[in-house]
Amino acid sequence: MATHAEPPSSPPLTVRQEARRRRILDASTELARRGGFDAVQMREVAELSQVALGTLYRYFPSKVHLLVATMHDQLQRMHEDLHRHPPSQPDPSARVAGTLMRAFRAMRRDHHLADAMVRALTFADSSVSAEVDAVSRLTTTIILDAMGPDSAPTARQLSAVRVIEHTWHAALITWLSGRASIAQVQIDIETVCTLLTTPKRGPRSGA
Amino acid sequence: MATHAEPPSSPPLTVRQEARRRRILDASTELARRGGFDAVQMREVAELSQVALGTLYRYFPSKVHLLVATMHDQLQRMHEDLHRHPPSQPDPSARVAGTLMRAFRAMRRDHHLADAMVRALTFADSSVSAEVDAVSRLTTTIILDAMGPDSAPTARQLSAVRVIEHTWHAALITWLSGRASIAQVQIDIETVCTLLTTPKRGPRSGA
DNA sequence: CGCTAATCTAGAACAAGTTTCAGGATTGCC
DNA sequence: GGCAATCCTGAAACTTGTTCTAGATTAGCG
Repeated sequence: MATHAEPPSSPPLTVRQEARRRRILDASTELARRGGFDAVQMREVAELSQVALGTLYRYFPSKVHLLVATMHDQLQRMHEDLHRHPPSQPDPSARVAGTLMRAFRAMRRDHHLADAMVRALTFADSSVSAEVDAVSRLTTTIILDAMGPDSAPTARQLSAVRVIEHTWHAALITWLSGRASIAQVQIDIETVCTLLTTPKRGPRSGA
Repeated sequence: MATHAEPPSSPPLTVRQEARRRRILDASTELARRGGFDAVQMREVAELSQVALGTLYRYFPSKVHLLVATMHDQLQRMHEDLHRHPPSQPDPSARVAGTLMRAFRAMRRDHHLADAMVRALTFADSSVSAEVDAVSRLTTTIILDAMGPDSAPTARQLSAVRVIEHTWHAALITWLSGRASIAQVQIDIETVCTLLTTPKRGPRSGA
C-alpha cells in the first residue's frame, strides 16, 4: 500500500503529474496558512497551483480530500522532524505528552493551517475514509514512536493510544473554536496520557 | 442564563415565535433523520416548518447554528429520560460508561440524525461557540449526574470528564464515518472511563 | 512521424448556503 | 382604533463547492 492515496488512478504518476500534485498541496497549504478552512477556495487553489479546476478535482475529488491530504503531508514533515529530534523525557507517557505538545506548538504557530486541516479531518464523511485512515495510521505511528521501541505495547496501551488520538483531535477543535485555552489543552493531553501508565483494572488484558 | 441561546435578540419570545422556533427544530430533526447532514437543506427546513427563508436565518444564523441547537434539543430529551430511568450500575465509572452507551444506542437507532448533529458540532467555528458551549455544558451535566451525587468531583475527575467528552465526540465521528465498529466505540468509551477511578498520580489534588 | 487514449484547459452551468430587499402582517403602546 | 417599530414573507441575487462539455495537449507505441 502506498503511503498516500494515489490521486487519479492506479498507475504511477509521471514527473509532471507528481509536480502538479505537489503544486496543489503547496497552494492548499499556503492558502490555509493565510485564512484557514474558508480561505482554501477551490478556484483559488487551482489558480495558485496553475492547474485547471477540473484537474484539481481529478487529483482531489473534494475540498475535504484535499485538506486531509494536506494534513497527511504536514504530518509526514513532522514525523521526519521527530526522527531528527526525538523527545527526551524518561517516561513513555511523558514522551507522548511532550510529542503532542510539540505538535500543538506547531499548530499554534500556524493556527489557520491547523484550522483548515483539523476541521476537514473531523468533517470528513465516509467518502474520505481511506484518506482519513491514512492520517490516523500516521498519527498512531507517531505516538507509538514516542512511546519508544522498548517493549511491544500491551492491548491496554493500544486502546489508550486510540483514546489519546480522540482526545488530541477533540481538544484541538475546542481550542481552534476558542472554547478552550492553551493551558486547558495541555491539561487534557496530560490527563489522557496517564492512561498509558495506569494499572490495569477493568480489562482482562494485563501485561 | 437561559438554557438555550435566544434566537433573535434578548426579549422573551412570543407564543407564536416560540411555536415557530419549535417547528423549525422539528423540521430540522425530521430532515436530519431522513438523510443526515446533507439532507438538512435550509430551503427545505424553511418550507417544512412553514417559515420564510429569511426568518429561518433570523432564528438560526447558519445551518451549523441550527443543527447545534437541534442537538441541544435532543440532549435535553435524553437528559429527562435519564432522570426517569437513571443508570443502575454500582460503580460511578460504570454508570458513566453505561450512560454513554445508552446514548450511543439512541444514535444507532437514528444514525442519520446523529450524523447531522455531531458533524455540525465538530465543524462549528468560533461564531457558534456560545451554542456549542451550551451543548458541552449539558453533556458535562449528564456525565456528572451519572457519576452520582455522592461526593463533589475531584479536580482530577473534572479533568477526566473533559477527556471523556472529547473521546465521546471523536469516537462518534469515527463510527459515523465508518472507520470504527460499534464494538470499537464501546471499548474506547470503557477505556476512557477508567480515568474516573484511577489513583491520582501526576496532579496534586487527591480526594 | 502519425495514431489513439488519456489527460489537461477554459469556461459555462448547477447546487446549496447565505444575503438582501421591498412590501405586507403583527405587536406593543397610547 | 391608530401609529411606529418590529417581524415575517417571497423572491431574487450572490458565493463557493462541484459537475459537465468541447477542444487542446500529452504520453505511449508502432
